[in-house]
Amino acid sequence: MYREFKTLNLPQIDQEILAFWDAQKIFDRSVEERPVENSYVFYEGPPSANGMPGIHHVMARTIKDIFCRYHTMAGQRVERKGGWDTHGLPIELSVEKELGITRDDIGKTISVAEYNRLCRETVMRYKDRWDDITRKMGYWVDLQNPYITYTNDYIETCWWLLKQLFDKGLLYKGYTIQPFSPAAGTGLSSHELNQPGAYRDITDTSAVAQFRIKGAENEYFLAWTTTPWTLPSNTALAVGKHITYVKVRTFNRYTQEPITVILAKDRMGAYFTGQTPGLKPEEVKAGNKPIPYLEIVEEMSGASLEGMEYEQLMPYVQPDGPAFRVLLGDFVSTEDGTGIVHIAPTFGADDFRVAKQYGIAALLVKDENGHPMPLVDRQGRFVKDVTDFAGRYVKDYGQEEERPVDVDIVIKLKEENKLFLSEKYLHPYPHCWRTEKPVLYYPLDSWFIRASALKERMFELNLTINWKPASTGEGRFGKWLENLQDWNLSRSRFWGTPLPIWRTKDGLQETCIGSVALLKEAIEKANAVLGKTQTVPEDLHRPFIDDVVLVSESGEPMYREPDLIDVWFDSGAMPYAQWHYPFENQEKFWQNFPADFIAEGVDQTRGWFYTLHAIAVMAFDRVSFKNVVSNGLVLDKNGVKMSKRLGNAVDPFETIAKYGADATRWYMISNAQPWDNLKFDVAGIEEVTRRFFGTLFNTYSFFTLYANIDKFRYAEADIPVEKRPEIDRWVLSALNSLSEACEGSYADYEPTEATRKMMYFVDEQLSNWYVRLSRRRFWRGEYNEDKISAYQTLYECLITLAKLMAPVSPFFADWLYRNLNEVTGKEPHPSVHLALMPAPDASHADPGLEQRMDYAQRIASLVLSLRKTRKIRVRQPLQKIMLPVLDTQFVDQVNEVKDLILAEVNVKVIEYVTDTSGLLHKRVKPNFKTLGKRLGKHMKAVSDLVASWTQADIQQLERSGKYVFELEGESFPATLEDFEILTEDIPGWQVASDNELTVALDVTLTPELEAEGMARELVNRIQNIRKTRDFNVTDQIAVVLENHPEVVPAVEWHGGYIRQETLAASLSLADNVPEGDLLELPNELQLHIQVKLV
RNA sequence: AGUCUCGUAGCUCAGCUGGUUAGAGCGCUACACUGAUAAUGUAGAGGCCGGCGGUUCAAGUCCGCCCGAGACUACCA
Repeated sequence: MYREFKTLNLPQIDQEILAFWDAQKIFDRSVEERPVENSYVFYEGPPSANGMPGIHHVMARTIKDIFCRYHTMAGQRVERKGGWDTHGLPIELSVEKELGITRDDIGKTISVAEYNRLCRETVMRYKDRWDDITRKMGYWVDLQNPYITYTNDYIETCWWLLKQLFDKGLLYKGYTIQPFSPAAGTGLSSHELNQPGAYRDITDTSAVAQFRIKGAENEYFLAWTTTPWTLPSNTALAVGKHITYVKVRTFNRYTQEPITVILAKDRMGAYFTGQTPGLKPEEVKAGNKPIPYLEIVEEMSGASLEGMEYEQLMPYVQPDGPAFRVLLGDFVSTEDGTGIVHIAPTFGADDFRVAKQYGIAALLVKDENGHPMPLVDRQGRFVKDVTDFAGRYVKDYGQEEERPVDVDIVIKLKEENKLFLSEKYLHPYPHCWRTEKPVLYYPLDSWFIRASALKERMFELNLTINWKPASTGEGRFGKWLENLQDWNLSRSRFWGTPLPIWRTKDGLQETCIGSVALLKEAIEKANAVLGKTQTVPEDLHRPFIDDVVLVSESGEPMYREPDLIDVWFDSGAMPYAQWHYPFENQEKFWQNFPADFIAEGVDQTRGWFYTLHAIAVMAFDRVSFKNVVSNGLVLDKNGVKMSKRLGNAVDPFETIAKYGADATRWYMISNAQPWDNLKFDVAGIEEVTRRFFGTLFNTYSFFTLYANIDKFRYAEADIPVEKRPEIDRWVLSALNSLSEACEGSYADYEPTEATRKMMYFVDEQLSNWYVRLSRRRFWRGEYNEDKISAYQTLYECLITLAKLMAPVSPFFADWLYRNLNEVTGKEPHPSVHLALMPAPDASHADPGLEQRMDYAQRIASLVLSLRKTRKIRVRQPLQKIMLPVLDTQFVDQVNEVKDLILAEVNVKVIEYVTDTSGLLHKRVKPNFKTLGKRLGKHMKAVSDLVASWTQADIQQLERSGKYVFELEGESFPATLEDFEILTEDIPGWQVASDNELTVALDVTLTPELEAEGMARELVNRIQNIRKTRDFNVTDQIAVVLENHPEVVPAVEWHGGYIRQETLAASLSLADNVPEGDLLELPNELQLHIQVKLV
């Protein structure tokens, strides 16, 4: 017996199947039963178990799961080693938050060892929840042997990779400008800067300063800044190569002194009103915003300004090298400011870069230890060398002062005739999310990977990667690679992979340690030379690794560079480190490199996708993945990003518990392409449940209801397809087309297409056509070949669907598969996930059949529509329909499906109309596609002409099969191909049409037809009674019907039919039916009827 | 600010290389069906295809600009 169920309960199916998978170790088997030689490599991007899983994780993991399952079913071995991302700032921050400490406390109120111990504990905090969601959503990944980034083995591989890069000269220490929070005394990561609310609008005092040109009288460059406090650190000005500059004579608005200034021509309008010959100094006032000018003296290109020198604006500190020159910078624009950019290499990333490129010095002083430092200290205060402002904070850090230092700087410039203009300026400025104080961009020492050296190669290799969607690979990722900057590896943090570089105090000698063995060797050497007793720490993390002192070639002690490496390096190292390559598993590694497939959110484009790619290219000159799917975000149903703060985050546990994993997965995949953002709405899950799973479940229930009665166990040999009825062959053909299409979609990483095709098949083809038309074959008559054919056919549809849908909805698919296979034992596999995808069977494909069934569906639909408009119920038989013949095969095609159509629409005969004598009213349209190319601009005239043709013209065209357009002296011959001729109407008939198909319905009712209609009504009513009385499908009955002239012909002529349909042993008419039910029949006829079991 | 995606019916989405009545499902309304029935069928209402301009005989589709949403990147002075 097939299992029968009253209602569909997806969550219960989840439970049942999960228990089955566990008990039978189906996941393990699905891997082990596939040959090692034919493997499909998948890399799991490690999540951090430090946060709770969200619904977006279900999305991302569904995509991963689909293709892994698909390739398993395609016969490949798909190992999926899980992993955990365990290092990094978010973990540190959550520990700090819980302890109520800041970074400064670490090493003071809490030891680094203790702090890291807490990080290690915290990092797996939600592991249970993750394991739980992984299981419940049906994501198959190996969580028994995951890689964990904090283990010594993992760190060792990272070290080995760093050593590879180090040996290739790709690691260097540099000085860069990074976000820095003076209030918190720490550098900030871009992650922190991107916290919500980090950028806030603040009002700054902006200044346009005058930089006096060397060797000229009263000539100045104008440069704008929103940070006047950086002006004492100015050492250069940048102009745009292709920008046009002008030299303008005017007066200083504050001092009224005559000046000549240089600025971008495009920016004139922002500062000047118009030329005023004979302008007097007193006409230029401080209150004027744009001011008049005397004349434009000269025009020049930015390129011609390159190399010009100017006098230092605020000479507190002298540069140690060339400075105060004009440079070319590609970042210079004329959107605001003056088109000349003030460069302070210590406080701007662009500034730093362009200054370095030109060999321009930065302004630095020595700190108490003799180390160079910028003119602002780490607390955000001017150093003593900036005498006028020494000790003043450069931004608002809560200090009490009369005026911000920016204002005092502006005043000083004004007094010295160095200020052209000062204004308040409102702009977004980043703030430290913890202290809420402004961030400074500050020079810090960092280690870098010279990624830019390999960017062409990375770009080239990227072209070989199949990106889904392609635009992310070409656009976002490609562009990123084109403009690649060096990778800042350093993190001044505690919980992470330590940088394995040791240096002498003077920094002249350094070594990179690429393995624990090398470390041991180096330690032994150092112990010998330095007389120490160090050993390799048991834990490679800080602080233990910091204690290790090595020795240089020349015998000097070397100390570890205190930085950690960027956690993204950890994740990018995962292909190697998950196997502890090259220290172990060499063969395993090479079998699993590169990945065939990875998938993550599109936000990982410059995260994990990049680090994987970069490390593989730099260390191996290879790609690390061949196919990548980057999915979009999961938004709430209003398109708003989900967040805890807004309370619109969807709890995946609740969702899955309520709707089941399959409906959730199916909804997410079918609703939108994975790379489009998904507006997550549970109403969509309900719809999928009803429309797809519900329909399929109903189909299964229908099958089991009758298969159990008939004891169909698929024991009979397959009935050859060519011996099966038309409708069976049709659905098998459609099923075969579906298999092919789904396989193509899966292979092409297009899961949405696959699901939509399956939905169409289940709803439109299987349920609403095949089953609807075949119903009687299941419940009527003998267990004969036709019936067996129906069972075999429906069975094949169901089991094939189970396979096709298995990657997306693994639970329901397995449930369906097992319910079927349990009885028939046709398949050797206990689970659908161990089965192979159905091989497309060309012998099932029959395009001609699919076309004529399409005709049948559309003709039936048209007839039903006609009945509807004439209010003639379907039970009332009608005599005939007429079909205008479309082409030579049309009659043959329709005849093949004639019986289906007639049965479906309850009509006796089909007549074909082929004459062109005028019975049919036709319409003609030009074929724009074929004619447009030839006619070009005449197309419109032709369109008008054709529209004006009469029926006679159309007949003429049909008879001759050609037409010649004469247009402006040119002849354009056209054939029938160049026209679309449609039957529009058959005068005197009820006509409906759908594209090329036209149907006419004869609505004449004869007494015979009416009697037959009445007979069917009676059958229907009696069936209802049977049903309400809960009679068995096989119970015989006796029927007595109240006599009435309207029912007499029905009973007389069709009594046998009525009895047969209703299993009535007797049917009689009586003038009085005392204990009967009251029947409501057409024409408001009410009669009594008595139905009894016999 | 830059780069990239997206914008089609009330909602979620199709619309292939440009071709002339712009589609589906859901929702809504009405009717029908009642041996799959908390299903199903038929019909109806509902669209300046985000806006403007361009290319073309022809634009939802190609190009440019703008507006709106989102992501990523970013101290543009």
